[in-house]
Amino acid sequence: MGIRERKERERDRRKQQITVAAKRIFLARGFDKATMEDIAREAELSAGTLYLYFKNKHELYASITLKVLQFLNMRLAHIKAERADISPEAKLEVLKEILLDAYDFDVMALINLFHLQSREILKKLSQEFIKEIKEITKQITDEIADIFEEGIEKGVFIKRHPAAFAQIIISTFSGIVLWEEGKRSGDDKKGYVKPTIELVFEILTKGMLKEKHV
Amino acid sequence: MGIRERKERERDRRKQQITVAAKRIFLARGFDKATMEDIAREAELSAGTLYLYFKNKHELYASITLKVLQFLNMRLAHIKAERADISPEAKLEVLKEILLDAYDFDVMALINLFHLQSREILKKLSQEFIKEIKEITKQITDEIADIFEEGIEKGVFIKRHPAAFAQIIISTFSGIVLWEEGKRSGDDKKGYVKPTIELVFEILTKGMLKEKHV
Amino acid sequence: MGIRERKERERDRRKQQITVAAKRIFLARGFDKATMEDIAREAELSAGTLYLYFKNKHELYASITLKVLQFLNMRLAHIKAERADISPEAKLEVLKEILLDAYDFDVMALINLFHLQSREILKKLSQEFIKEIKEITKQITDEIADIFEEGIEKGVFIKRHPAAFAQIIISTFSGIVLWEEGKRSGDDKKGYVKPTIELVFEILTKGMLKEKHV
Amino acid sequence: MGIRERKERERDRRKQQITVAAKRIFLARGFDKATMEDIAREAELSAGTLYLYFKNKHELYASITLKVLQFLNMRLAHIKAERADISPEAKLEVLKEILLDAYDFDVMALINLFHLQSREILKKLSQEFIKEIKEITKQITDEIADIFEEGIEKGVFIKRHPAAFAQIIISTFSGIVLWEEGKRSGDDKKGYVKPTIELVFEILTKGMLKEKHV
DNA sequence: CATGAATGAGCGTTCATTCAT
DNA sequence: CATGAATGAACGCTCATTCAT
Repeated sequence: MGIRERKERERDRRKQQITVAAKRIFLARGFDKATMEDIAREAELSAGTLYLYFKNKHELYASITLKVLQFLNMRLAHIKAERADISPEAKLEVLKEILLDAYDFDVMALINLFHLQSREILKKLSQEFIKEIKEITKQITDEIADIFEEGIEKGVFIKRHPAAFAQIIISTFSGIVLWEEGKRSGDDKKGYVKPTIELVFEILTKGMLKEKHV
Repeated sequence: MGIRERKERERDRRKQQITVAAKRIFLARGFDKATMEDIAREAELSAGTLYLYFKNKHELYASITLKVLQFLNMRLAHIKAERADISPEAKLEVLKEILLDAYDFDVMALINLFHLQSREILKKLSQEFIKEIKEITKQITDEIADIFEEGIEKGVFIKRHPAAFAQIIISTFSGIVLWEEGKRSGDDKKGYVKPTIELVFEILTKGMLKEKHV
Repeated sequence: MGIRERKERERDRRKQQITVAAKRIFLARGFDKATMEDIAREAELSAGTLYLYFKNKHELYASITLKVLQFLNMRLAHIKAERADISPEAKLEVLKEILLDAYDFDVMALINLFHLQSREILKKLSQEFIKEIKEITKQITDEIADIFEEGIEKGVFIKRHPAAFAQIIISTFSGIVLWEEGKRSGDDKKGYVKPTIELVFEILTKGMLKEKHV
Repeated sequence: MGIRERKERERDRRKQQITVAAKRIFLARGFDKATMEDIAREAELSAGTLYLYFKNKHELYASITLKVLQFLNMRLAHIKAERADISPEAKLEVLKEILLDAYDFDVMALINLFHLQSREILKKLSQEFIKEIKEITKQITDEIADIFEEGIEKGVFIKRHPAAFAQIIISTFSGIVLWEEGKRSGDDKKGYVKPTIELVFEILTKGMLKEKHV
C-alpha cells in the first residue's frame, strides 16, 4: 500500500469519526442547536479540525444524509439486480425491510431528508454536493416507483401514478419516524417506531392491492 | 361600539397582521432561521413592536400553531356532536376533509405540530400556553382514535389499537405535507398536496377495512 | 385665585404624584432597573405623561434628590437662625436628628446623593438643574462645616479641618444607610438603621471632643 | 515548565488583562452603564472573547469583588494568627492599614461590595460563586467583630454589640470611599481618601474607647 | 392635557469560522 | 496535521422617548 493510499485511508477514518459524532449530536439537538464545538467534543477533536474535513457545518450535515441515500440506493439497486423475479408484493415487503434497516442505520439522516430540500440550506453547499444529492434522490424515488409500475402492469396494484405511490411510501415513513422521534426521547424510541411502521405497511399494501388480490 | 371595544378590536387586527407575516416567514425559513426582524419587516412594523403583542419569539410561534389546533378540535367536536350517526367510513371521509381544510387554513402550523412537542421549545412558553396546547393535542388525538374505536367495535375496521390508527393518520398526513412543502416552493404547492392526500386516504381506508367490507 | 394659579397648582400636584411614585420604584429597583413604565403604573398615569412634567428619566430622578437636599438645607438654615446659641455638641445632636428626619423623608434620595455626582448623569441634566444641585450641596456641607468650625474655635472639638468633619458626617451616614438598604429588604429596614446611626453619632461625637470635654 | 502549565499561565494572564480593563470601566461607569464592548475595547479584545474567560457580565463583575474579599480575608486571618498578642487598639490600627491596602488594591470592588448583596445580581451568578462570596463575607465581618469583642472583654472599648462595631467600620469606610470616588475623577483621588480615612479611624477609635483609656 | 402604540438604538450573548502556532 | 484562541456578525429582547390621536 502506497503512502498516498495510507494517507487517504487515514483521512477517511477521521471523517468517519467525525460523522459518527455529528450524527449523535444532530439527532439529539437538531441542526441549529447542535454546535460545532459539541460535535468536536463528541468526536474527541477540536472544533477547528472539523473544518479540515468538511467545508462547513452544512456540508458536514449533508454528507451524513448523503450516506443514507447511498445506502438506500445501493440496497434498492440490489433488489432490481438480484431479485427481479419476485412478486411486486414481495418487493414491497423487501422495501419495508430496507427502510427499517435505513432507520437503524441512521435515524437522524432519515428525519432530515426533508430539510435538505430547502433552498436555504442547498445554497450553502458546494455544487458537486448538490448535484450528487439530487441525482441519488431521483434514483431512489425512481427505483421505488419502478416497483409499483411493475405491480400495476401486472394488475396487482390499483392503477395510479407510480410516482405518487413512491412518494406516499417515503413521506409516510418519514412522517411516522419524525413524529415518534418528536414525542419520545432516549432509548425507547425504536421499540415504538417499528410496530407502527409494520402496521402502516400492512395497511398500505392491502389498500394498494386490486380487489381480487386482497 | 364602545371605545374599549374598538381598542380591543384594533389590537386583534394588529395581532392578526403580525400572525400573518410570521406564518409566511416561519414557513419560508423555519423557526430558527426566521428572525424577528424578518417578521417585523414583513408585517411592516419594527421588531420592538412585535413584543407589544407577543411575549417572545416562541410564544408568537406557538400562538400560530395553537390556532390550527383549535380549528381542528372544533371541527372534530362538531362531527361527534352533529354527525354521530354516520358510518365510520363516512367519518373517515369527513376527517380527511377537515385535515385538508386545516391545511388550507394554515400550512405552516400543521408542519410544526411536531416541533411543539419538543421540551426545549415548551420550556420557553408560558404555563397557560403549554397547558392549553397539551390539552388540545390530547383532545384531537382522542377524537380521532374514537372514530376508529367505533369502527373496530362495529366490525368495520381491522382489529388494531385505535390510538395507533390515529397516529398513522396524523403522522402520514404531516409527513406528506412536510415533504411536499420541502420539495416545492412558491404557489404551486397546494395543487400537488391535495391529490396525494386523497390517494393516501383512499389507500389507508381500504387497507383498514375488514375483508368483507372491501 | 386666577386661572393661571389654579393651573400651576394642578401641575404641581401632578408632579408630586409622579415624584412619590418614582421614589418608591427607584428605591425598590434602583435607577437602571426602574422603568418609566413602572413609575407610570405606580403613579396611575401613562408613561408618555411623565414626559409632560419631567424632561427625561434622569431629571425626574434628580428632582427627587433635589427635594431632600432642599429639606436638609432648610432645616440646617433653621438651626443657624433660631438656635445659634446652643452648644456645638447640642448642635451635633440636632444635626443627627435632622439627618434621621431626612432619612424618614426620603431614603432613596439620600442613598443616591452619591450617584448625582457622576459626570455621566450630570451630562444628561439641564444646566439650571446642575447649578441648583451644586449650589445646594455646597450650602449643606458649609452649614455642617460651620458647626464644627464653631466647635473648634470654642475649644470643644479637636483641631482638624472643619470640612473634613462635615464630610465624615455625611459619608458615614450615607455609608450606613446604603449598607443597610443593601442588606435588608422590605419593611424591617428602618428599625435597624436608626440604632446604628445613634451609635455612630455617639462614637463620633465622643471621638471628636477634646480630652477635657470627654 | 510543561506545556500545560504555560497554557494555564497564559490563560491567567488573559483573565488578568480582562479584569484590569473591567475594573477601570466598571469604576468609571458603574455596572449597568459599562458595556461588554467597552470592557473588551479597553482590554484590546473583542467582546466575544470575554465570554471565553468569564461566564457572563455578572460573573466578571463578581470575580473582581471576590478578589478583594479574599485579599481582606487573608490579611485579617494573618492578624489573628500571627499577631494575636497585640492590644485591641493596635489591632484597630492594623485593620485600618489593611483596609487602606485593600483600597489601593482595588477601589472599584470595595465600592461595590454593596451591590453584591443584591438578590437580583446574585441570581445570575453560579452557585459556587454565591456560596464563596457569602462565606468570605461572613468570615470578614466575623473577624472584625472578634477584634471588638476582645476589646470589650478586656474593658478597652465601650460595651456595645461587637457586630455593630464591625458594621460601622465597614460601612463608614465604604461610605467615605464611595463619596470621594463620586466627587472626584481621574488620578487625584487617592490623595484625598487616605487622610480622611486616617481621621475617621482616629475619631472612631477615640470614640470607642472607655473613658479611662482615652 | 393625556394616552399608549410605535419606534429604534443599544445591549448581552452565542457560535460558525479563521488562522497563528 | 491539529489546535483552540480569537473574532465578528447576528440575534432576541428591552426600554426611554416620541407623537398622532
